[in-house]
Amino acid sequence: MLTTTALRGPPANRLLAALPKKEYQRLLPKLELVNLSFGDILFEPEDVITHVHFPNDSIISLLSAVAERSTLEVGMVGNEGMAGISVFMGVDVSRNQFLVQGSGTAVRMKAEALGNESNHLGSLHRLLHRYSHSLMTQISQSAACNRFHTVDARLARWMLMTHDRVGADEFQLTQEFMSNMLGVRREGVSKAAGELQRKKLIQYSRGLITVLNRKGLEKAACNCYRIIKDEGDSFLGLSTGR
Amino acid sequence: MLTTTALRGPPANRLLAALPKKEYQRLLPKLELVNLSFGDILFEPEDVITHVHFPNDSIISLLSAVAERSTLEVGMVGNEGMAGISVFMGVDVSRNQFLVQGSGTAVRMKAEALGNESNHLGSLHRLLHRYSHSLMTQISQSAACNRFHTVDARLARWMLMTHDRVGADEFQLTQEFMSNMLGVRREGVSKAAGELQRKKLIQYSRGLITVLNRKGLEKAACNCYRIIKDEGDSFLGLSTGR
DNA sequence: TTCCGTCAGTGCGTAAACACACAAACCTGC
DNA sequence: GCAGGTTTGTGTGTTTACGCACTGACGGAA
Repeated sequence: MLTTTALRGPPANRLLAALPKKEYQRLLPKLELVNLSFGDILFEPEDVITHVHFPNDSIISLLSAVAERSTLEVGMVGNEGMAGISVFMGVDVSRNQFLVQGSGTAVRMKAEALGNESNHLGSLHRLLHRYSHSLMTQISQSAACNRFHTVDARLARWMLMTHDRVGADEFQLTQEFMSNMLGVRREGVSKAAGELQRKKLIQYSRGLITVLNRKGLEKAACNCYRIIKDEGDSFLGLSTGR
Repeated sequence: MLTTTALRGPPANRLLAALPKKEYQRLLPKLELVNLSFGDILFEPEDVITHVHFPNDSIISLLSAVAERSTLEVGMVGNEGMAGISVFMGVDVSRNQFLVQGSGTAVRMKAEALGNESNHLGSLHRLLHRYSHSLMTQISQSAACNRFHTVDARLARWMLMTHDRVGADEFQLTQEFMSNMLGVRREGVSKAAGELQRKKLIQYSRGLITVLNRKGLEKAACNCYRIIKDEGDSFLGLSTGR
């Protein structure tokens, strides 16, 4: 850790530099210069995020993992940004791995300090913050899912997500349409959907899909479904959260 | 469009329902019930988002497109959320296509009305909103990129993003490491990196990479690089934006 | 009833990336 | 300069999904 005196002068982090001078002066006492070394893991998924980091010349990668060996970078943070935006969103538990991809310095700030900045906000504002975080998690998770999982599993996941939202066992969707959602060919959906039908999990004809066996469908889907679902429920306070 | 009187009673949208009664009452005059039909496109990329939508039993898909024929759903919004979170983040231009994936009703609100909610915020808060949006765009774009583009193009994109952040032409990164970032095998990186070296765009040995031809590298990368880069720059007001 | 457009199933060749195995090149420390 | 670990290149066979072409099945409109 370096001395705080090194923070005099204009900030190297461009996000901090974009603040009005007064605002930056106000933050200064809360900031602390640190060295980050290649390979350092700042936080693992499910860790409590104790500090947010504003990289100077260091780089922090945000990784999503769907299995032991399968990791994917979903975001890269350099001097243009801040690692730990979820704290700002009111969620201090990490969903990603924070990996130092480039050695260098960064300015860090206690998570509480940033949290306090949002104390005076109204309910709508706070709720939208939580929702933003939930949506960002959904996007990250499906990014990894689309990268690593088969069309079959992804189709099952997608149908479950749709099923949750329509609130009925029947819904109108062609294979052509689903192929655009999953980013695969129509023929690929035909094959995957045929398989789900063969297993009696769903039944469909000319764009009308009926969910026959919800539990079975959940088994056919990757557990990305559950991760996304839990996130979406917990932000509304419907589940115990984590 | 339906009459506003239909809005009496508790909101069907769970996000709105999670608000304290008083807060919801305050918003009520700004809300308007609308019917959404399957296939409706609420906004295209680059459109100005005029309204945010809180689905009741309708579903709105957020799509990212990397080419005419290649679309990918990056987010699904049902009664648990709101479509148009970027407005809340202070960006009223859409980066995605908003497609109605399930017919039904939704409550909508003028974008300005939501924007006004954030008028009193401090600089740091506003800036972090903008950054959140930028990061979300980065995640969405790389999700689509990872789905559709070859390892070669993605490796070039990733190296450019790293190059931008280290501020030097040399950086230390093994193929093993990069394979974890891109979510591919180490051998795949070996092949792709070998190709870039053959073209004299980069030069590397035992983890030390040197960028030889930045322009050429940009050509080898998919234009996802430019999209992400522009987004990251514009939120800091460094570019003219769009 | 017939026609036509939409929706779904299938087969064949190709391409990209995977898994595994192994070898070569290189670096560090003894 | 030798040993052992790390980094990189390459080869073979397999898997997954793509691209294209075509057929069949169904349903609403004339």
